[in-house]
Amino acid sequence: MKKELQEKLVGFPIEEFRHNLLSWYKAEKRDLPWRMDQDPYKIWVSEIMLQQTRVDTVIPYFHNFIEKFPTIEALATADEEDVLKAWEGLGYYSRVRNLHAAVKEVKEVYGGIVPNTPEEISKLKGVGPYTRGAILSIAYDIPEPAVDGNVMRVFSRILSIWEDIAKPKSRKTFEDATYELISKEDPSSFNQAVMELGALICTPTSPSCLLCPVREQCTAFEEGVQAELPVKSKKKKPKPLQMAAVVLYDEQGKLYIHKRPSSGLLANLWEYPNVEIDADSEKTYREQLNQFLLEEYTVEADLSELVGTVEHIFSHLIWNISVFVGKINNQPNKDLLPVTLEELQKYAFPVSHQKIYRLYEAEGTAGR
DNA sequence: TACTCGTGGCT
DNA sequence: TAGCCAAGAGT
Repeated sequence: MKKELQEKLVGFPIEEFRHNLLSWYKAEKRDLPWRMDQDPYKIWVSEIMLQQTRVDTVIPYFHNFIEKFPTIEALATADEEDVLKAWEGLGYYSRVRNLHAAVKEVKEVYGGIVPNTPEEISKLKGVGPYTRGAILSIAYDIPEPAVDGNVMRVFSRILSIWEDIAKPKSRKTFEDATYELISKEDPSSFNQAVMELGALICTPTSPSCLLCPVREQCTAFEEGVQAELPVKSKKKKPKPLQMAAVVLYDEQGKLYIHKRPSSGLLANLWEYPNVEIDADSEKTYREQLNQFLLEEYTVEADLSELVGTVEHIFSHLIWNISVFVGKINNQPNKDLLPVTLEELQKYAFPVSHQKIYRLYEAEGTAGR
């Protein structure tokens, strides 16, 4: 442990902090669906869904996912297409691909029981230091730190830690702090209580210090610097990218969709044919799209005029998509799958391509 | 380490 | 409104 942290912990009222925090948590904790029991599988699923994702967003996905895949066995034997569909719209899709693979491993290697040692659980795909600690503490009552953004924010204020929480190496400081402060009697409630406090009281902007159960133990509040903490360096702006996409249809009213590669952005999701536009080219967007369709899919199509644009903002990218529709005149190659509108419902699309479909729908009702 | 990897809500 | 933010992990 770093010397600065050790010094901060000397004389810190640990017992009062724990007691006040846990009493508050027991009285005020939210009634969340993954808090109904201590099923390690359900806690695992919830922790993966909650990564970089708000509680209110996760709740309906969690209900649906557990209904469709109630057990390790059910998820392990499910089709990847169905699993991805249950994640559609949640984002960070590698989470569910890794979860699916890890659940299969738990079934095969651990007899369907989620392992309860740091070493074994860390080997599972998609389980990093936070999720490891969360499962061990919440499902198995083992006093391990589960350091997420909430924990770093809360402890940076409680202990006046001025390290940049955006830097990966500062995580260790907060893990060290947690080892010292965590309740050995109820590590599950302790870890959840710190996160709950971060979500409800010790919020990023304008924390509700007057309602805080550990205000008396908070060194940042004592010094009036709670608004200056945590220190967090800024991330860079997303880079804009010009795209063109087309919803292709044929005489039978089938649509033509493409499965994205198994790695990278939106891996394994389906999409409407699209290409990055060269803004410096002499060719129009429509001409560039036509050329791409021919070269990539051997498609000859009558493209419409522009039917609309879709903007979609990722963490690191902005897609500006010009959308066309097109009647297909020949048989495309195997990289393009013809589907009926009913079949379309089985495939998972990123939100950006759901928006593209809506433009096609609107265009259809308008004229075609 | 720094970058990739989604989405929607909030200020 | 433009940025910021949310129970992070993989590479």
